[in-house]
Order: sequence, then C-alpha cells, then structure tokens
Amino acid sequence: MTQKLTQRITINDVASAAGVSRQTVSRALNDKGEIDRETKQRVLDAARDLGYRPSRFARGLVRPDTTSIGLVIPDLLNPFFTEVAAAALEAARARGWHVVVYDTADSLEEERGTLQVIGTQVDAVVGYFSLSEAELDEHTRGMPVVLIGRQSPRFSSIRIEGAAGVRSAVDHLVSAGHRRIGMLDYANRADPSDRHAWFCAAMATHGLATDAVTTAAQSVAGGAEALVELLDRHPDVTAVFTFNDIIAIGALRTVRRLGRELAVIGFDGLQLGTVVDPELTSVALDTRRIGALAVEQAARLLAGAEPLAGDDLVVQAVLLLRESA
Amino acid sequence: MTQKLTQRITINDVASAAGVSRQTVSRALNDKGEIDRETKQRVLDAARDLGYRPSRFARGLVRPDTTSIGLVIPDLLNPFFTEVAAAALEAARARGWHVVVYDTADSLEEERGTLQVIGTQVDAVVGYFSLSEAELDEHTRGMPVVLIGRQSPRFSSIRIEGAAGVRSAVDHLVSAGHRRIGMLDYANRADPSDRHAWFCAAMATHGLATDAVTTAAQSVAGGAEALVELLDRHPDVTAVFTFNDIIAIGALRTVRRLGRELAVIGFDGLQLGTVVDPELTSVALDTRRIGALAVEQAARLLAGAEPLAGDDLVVQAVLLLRESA
DNA sequence: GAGCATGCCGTGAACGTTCACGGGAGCGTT
DNA sequence: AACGCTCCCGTGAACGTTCACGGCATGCTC
Repeated sequence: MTQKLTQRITINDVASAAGVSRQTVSRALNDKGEIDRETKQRVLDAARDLGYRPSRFARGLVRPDTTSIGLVIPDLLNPFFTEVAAAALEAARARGWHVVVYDTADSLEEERGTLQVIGTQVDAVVGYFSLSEAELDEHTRGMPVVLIGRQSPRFSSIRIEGAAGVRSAVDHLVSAGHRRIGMLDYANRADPSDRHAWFCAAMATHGLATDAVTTAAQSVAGGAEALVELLDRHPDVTAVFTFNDIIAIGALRTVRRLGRELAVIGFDGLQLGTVVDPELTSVALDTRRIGALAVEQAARLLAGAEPLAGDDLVVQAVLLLRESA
Repeated sequence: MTQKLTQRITINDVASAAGVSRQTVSRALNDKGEIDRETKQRVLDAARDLGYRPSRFARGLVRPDTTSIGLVIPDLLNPFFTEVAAAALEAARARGWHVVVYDTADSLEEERGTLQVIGTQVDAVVGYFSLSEAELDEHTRGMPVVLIGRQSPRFSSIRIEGAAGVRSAVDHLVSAGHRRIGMLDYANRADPSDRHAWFCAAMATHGLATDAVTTAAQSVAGGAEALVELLDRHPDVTAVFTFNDIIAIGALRTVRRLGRELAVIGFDGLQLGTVVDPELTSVALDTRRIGALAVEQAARLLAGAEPLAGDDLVVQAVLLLRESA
C-alpha cells in the first residue's frame, strides 16, 4: 500500500503502525535503552516499511545541538577560493559544524539572492562579499558575519597583509640583479589593487621605477596576453610580479613560447604553482590559516566570547621560493 | 542590560519588549501587511536591540519550503572533485536548494562520521562513498542517495563510461604512428582500474601489446616518477595514456626534463589541463553533466517522481584534443 | 503476602514559529 | 442610529520531535 506522497510521514504514523507510542518509536530509532529487543525490531521494520524520515526541524527545535555556517565564495573553480573553502571545511569539521556552501559566481545579483535565503538556514556566515555594508547589514540582521580580505568597521574581517611579503619578493629580484621589474595587475574596479600599492612601495625602497605595469584579465590567457603587451612596451623588463598565480602562469607560458629569460613571481602561493614547469615562485598566503581564522572568529562570535581583533586577524603573505625566480 | 547568553531570545521576548503580540512581530519581520508603519518600526528596533534571530528550526517546522542536500566529496582540493562540486552547486542553486558540503579526506573513518550526522541535516545525499552498501544503507535509512562513479543495486548511481573515449584516444595515437603505447595506472585497491581495462580493450582492437603499464601515485610527483620508471623498463614507448590528468601532468614534466618526444593523453579533461604547456590532451568527462545529473536524480527521488535509469544516468567520456598528443 | 526493585511503556509538556480566525476601533454611508 | 468596511492587532492551534515524569507488570526478597 503506497503512502500519499505529499503528506509527511511522522513519528505517529510509525507508532500506530507498530502499535506503540511516539516515545517508544523515538527510543527505538535513537538507540536509547528501556525498550524490548523485539519491540525495537518491530518499530524499526515499521519505520523502514513506511519510509519514515525524522524531521530535522522538529528535532533541531527541541534539541538545538548542531550549528551550521554558511560559506560564501565568489567562484569555487578559482583555485585560490578552492583552497580557502577546503580549509574552512576542515576547520568547521573539527568543530562538528556543518557548512552550507554558496558560489555566488562573481555576481552581485547572486550575492543578493544568497543573502536573502542564507539568514534562515545558518547560524553564521563566513566568506567573500562585494555588497555594500548597508545591504549586508540589512539581510544578516545581527547574525555573526566574518568577511575575508575586506576591511569593515561593521563586521569582523580577516585582513590580508602583503606589504612585507611583496617587499621580500622585490628584494629577492633585486639581489638577483634585476632592475627593470614590471607588474601584471588586475583591477576589477577603476582603482589599482592593494598588491599594486605594495609593489610600488617595495620598488620605492630600492629607488626603482614602477612604470612597467599592465592590467591583465584573471585567467591564464589573460596573463599570457598581458605579458606580451608589457614586453612590447617595455622590452628591457627582466622580471615581473603578478597580481596572482593564475596570471603568473599565463605569463610563464608566454616567456617560454617567446624563448625569453624572465623571472616571474606570482601572488597567492597556490598548490597549482607546483604543477607548472618551472614551478612558480610566489608571495604566498596561508589559505589554511585564512579558513581556520574565519571559522575561529565565527565560533567566538557565536559563543559570545571575546572575538579576535587586531593582529590576530591578519594573515601575512610570505615569499615562497620555487623555481621561476 | 545584557541578555543572558545561554538563553535563546525568542519572538515572545521581542513581542513583550515592543509591547505587542507574537503575530505582530512576525508581521513586522516578514514584511507582511496589516501592520502600522510606526508599530513595525518599533518592533524592528526592539528586535535589533535584543539581537533577535528567528529559529530556523521553528520556521522550517511550520513552513517546510526549503530543501537541502548533502554533497560528499573525498577531497575538494583534487581538481576533478572541485569541478564536480562546483557543478553540483550550480545545479542545486538553480533549484533553490542549499548544499551542505562534506570533505571526507579520502578516509573511511571520516565517511562514517559524516554519515552519522548527515541524516539529521539534509533531505538527500549525493556524492562519493567508499563504504559498503550495508553500512551506507544503515545510516541513510531510506533517504535518497545518489552515488557517483560507483555501481550499486541498492542506490541510484551515475555511471562513468569510458570505453569509447579511451578507444578514440588509442585510435588517435595509432593513426599518428604510435605502436608502443604505455599506461600509467592508479590502483587504490589491489585490482587495476576500469580505465586500465578500457585501455587494454582499445589496444586489443589494434592488436597491440599492453605490457608497458606502471602504477603511479595520484599526484604530479607520482606521475613524474612513474614515467621515469616506465621509460626505464620500456624505452621504446612513444606514447602514454594515464589514469588521470594529474598523473599526466607529472608525466609531461618528466618528458620535458628528459628532453624526450612523447605523446601524453590524460583522463578527466580538467580545466587544469589548459594551464600546463603543452596543453593536455585528455579523455574528458563532462563534470558539469555529472553534477547536474546527480542533482536531477536526487530531485526525482525526493519528489517521488520516476527516477532516471539506464543510459540516462551514464556519462560518456570523449577524447578532447589539445596539444600533448 | 507485603514490600521493593527492575524492565518496559505511555502521556503531557515544551521547543519557537506561522497560519487561520476572530475582534475591536474608527470612519463613512444610508 | 444601525450597518458595513477598512485597518490593526491578538489568540488558539498546529508543525514533529524529545524530555521529564508517571505507571503497570513481573519477579525477587524477607
């Protein structure tokens, strides 16, 4: 006899099917004691026959023991975000948390859509947002939020500090004899990036010019094209620093195809950098630390404990020497 | 006056703080009509002051409109699984579903742990499992389960069919003049892989020997080492087919470092294959289709609709020609 | 045979929210 | 003055589960 599908099967259905009470069903299913072996089996059979599945909502209501957080990522296929996501997943698992992942596809609209529904599904939110603070605030309504890589007076945020790392990168290039060092930047808005600023500062300490800068699209092809353009305009460049590893890998390809000698240093320090040949030298971010920090901060916010602040929330980029420079 | 933190703030707390009833608070927060503008603002302020957050459990109980599925992945950092996960996320988002992601870290123990808790958190499960059917069945208890890349009489599963794709790969190599074609296999258990079987079958149609086979670890380094070993034992090999793209990339590196000419064809067709130079030719799996199919099947099972079956559930691998062969 | 412990089971209550309904105040219409 | 309409607002009920408690047998002890 098939059950009506639109109607949910409850614990009471199982109870009456097995000829017992709710409580006995609950005991059978949750492996509590105080139940006869035979009765237990009968209940289990009835539950299976009816296709009974307990409501997670009802259970959560009466026993609110599980916490789950939302992880918002602009593009899971971008290896950097993949690493951050994996790290956050690991940190959350260590706490027994569940992680609901949202890929906003680099779109403000998707971000908004996510924000609308996320509030009703998770206890806290962690990740990347491009929306305005006002808009974020409206939909999160006091829910703990941890932003990554974006400062905000309103929300907790973990900060990426790359000045020192980029300086060591430039130092490294200079001590290898490079004087004309270019950069492949990426600018999503009109203004240049933090990384560009760090680069300029580092170059300044050596009294070097920072005129050889081009912007690239965020892809291997984008990096390849940008480097061609850069070398076209500044043939004397002997080394480049790039906005991130993806662009650097594209640059590396151009270097090889042109048969040129050119030092390349990327940014992010992705594992992906060990896949290419030569392996990519990069100013590395500890993605595991980023994920762990974000989750840790969410935990504190959730527990009402003293949240991390100041330097405890920054991740320092460090030069990771491999082969490309 | 600070609220006691262990005690949850309910809608009633807000109601009494604003001097109204539950229902009015509900109206204010959910933008329903039938409420005075002034009253609404007062309620909103009270809610904000108290830091009120509605219980997703209570809401879900009375209005069960959101479905969420579990996505179980052995290793999110493996690019293949990243792609599948991204595809599943996209397909789920199109349905308005929430996706809880679990990375089981290639460990049976973690799989078990996930299985224990997942049942109480999602409406269906999709992904990769290595556990026995019996063990799966026990913990999922009739919840819809869609397995990927693993046959099972008990559960829905989407099947990977690579025989034809591998045959085109071998055909391609043969028509390019190759006769001694090796393979870099990966064997997690004692027995060789499906892909090995497909390779042997394809070679057999050309009457070629399949003695040049080595197993590799699933990493770039593993592929590099394995190719060295293979060439050592079979110096006459002029082309290799590999278990997957990661191993192929390692092989490619060895090829370049040794300064040899060698055709390489991988398996999976990852986007990662366009990052290396030369770009990797591969027997490609449509990861988006895999993710979409899995979600689609979960939807049917959940709705009690006619589930997909037979050929509708298989994903055919096809040769993707790039540069390495 | 009275008393007591033990094993097994059922009944009210509670969790926090929304839905369906009812009702009062204020204003205009006839 | 009675009626009706609109605008607000509140009260019981329901969602499905677990917890705390109570109760009925049964068997044992003295």
